[in-house]
Amino acid sequence: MTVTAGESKQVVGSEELALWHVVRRAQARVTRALEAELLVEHDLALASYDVLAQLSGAPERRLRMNDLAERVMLSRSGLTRLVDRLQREGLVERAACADDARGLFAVLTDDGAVRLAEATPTYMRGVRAQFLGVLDERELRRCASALTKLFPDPDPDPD
Amino acid sequence: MTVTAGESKQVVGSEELALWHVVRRAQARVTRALEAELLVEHDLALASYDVLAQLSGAPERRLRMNDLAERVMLSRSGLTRLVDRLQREGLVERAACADDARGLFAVLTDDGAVRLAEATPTYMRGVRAQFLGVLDERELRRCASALTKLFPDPDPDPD
DNA sequence: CTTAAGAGGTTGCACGCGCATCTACATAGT
DNA sequence: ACTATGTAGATGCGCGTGCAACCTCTTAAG
Repeated sequence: MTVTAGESKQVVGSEELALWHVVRRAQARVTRALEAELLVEHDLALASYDVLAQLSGAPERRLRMNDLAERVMLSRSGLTRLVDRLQREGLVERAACADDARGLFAVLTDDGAVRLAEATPTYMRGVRAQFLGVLDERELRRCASALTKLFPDPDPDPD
Repeated sequence: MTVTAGESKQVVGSEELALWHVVRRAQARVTRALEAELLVEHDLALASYDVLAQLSGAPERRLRMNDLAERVMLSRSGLTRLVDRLQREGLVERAACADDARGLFAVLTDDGAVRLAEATPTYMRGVRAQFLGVLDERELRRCASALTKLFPDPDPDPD
C-alpha cells in the first residue's frame, strides 16, 4: 500500500487509476447509447439483447438459468424477472431439465432468434461507432489481450 | 456495415467486439467488488464515493449540481437524490450560487472529506487488486492512451 | 416592461435490480 | 430409510435510477 491516507490528495499509480476511470466512462457511455438505440429501434433492452445473444450462441439454443445469469452478469433473481419478461414477449421459453428436476432451461424461440438477428446490426453499429471508431487495430488488440489476461471470458462469444 | 444479419453467427471485427465485452466484464466485476468493499468497510456506496472524490478535487470543494451530475455520470434527478442522502449524512451541503439564483453548489463538508480520506485507501486497493494486479505498466499505458483518445476525461482526477 | 424560449434543480412515477427468504429437489452421511 | 447440508429458481421487499413534468430564474426579443 503506497498510500498515506492523507487529507484529500495523494498520488499513487495515476496511470493505472486513469485507465480504470477511462474504462468506467467508456462503459457507461457506450452502454447508454446502445441501450437507447436498441430500445428505440427494436424495443429491446441491452440486458435482453445479451440474453438472446447468449442463448443464440449456446448448444441447442438453451442454457440453464444459473449459467445464463452468470454470463449476462445478473443475479439469479434478476435473471428470473428478465426471462419472465422475455417469455411474455415470446422471445424465450422455459423448459424443464431432464437430468435435474429442479433445473430449468431458458430456450431461445424462433421469434427470439428473429428479434436478435434484427437487432444485431444495430448492436454492432453502436459498438463500433461509440467505442471503436477512433481506435486503430493495433491498439485495440493490445488492450484486448492485456485485459483478457485478467478476465478470461467464459462466453464463447456468439457474435 | 460488414454485417449480414445472418441467422445466429456472424463474424465482424471480432477483436474489437472482444475488447468491448472484456471492458464490460471488467467494469462489472470491479464495480461490484468495489461497491461491496466500500459498503462494508465504510458504509459508502461507490456513487457516493465518486461524488465526494469529485468535490474534493474541485476548487473550493464545491461544484454545481449540473456539473457534478455530468462528472459522476448520473442524471440530474439521480444526483439530486444522491446529494439528498449525502446531505442527510452530513457529508455534503448545498449552497446557493451568487451569480445564478437558480443554481446550487454541492459542497464537501469536513466530515465528508474525512470519510473520503478514510475510504480512499480501500478504493485504491480495490482497483489495484481487482483490475490491475495482473497487467504490466506498458500495457496499461497503451490501453489508457488508446481509450483516452475516445473519451477525453473532464475530471481533473483528484486522486 | 412584457413576453418567449431556455437552463438549473426538484418531484411523481415506474421500472429494473439485488438481497434475503422460501420451496423443491439433490446429495451426502448415518 | 431418515436427516442434514447444499443447490436451482422463484418471490417479497426495498432501493437507486431515469424520464417526463413542473417551477423558478435567466436571457433574448419585441
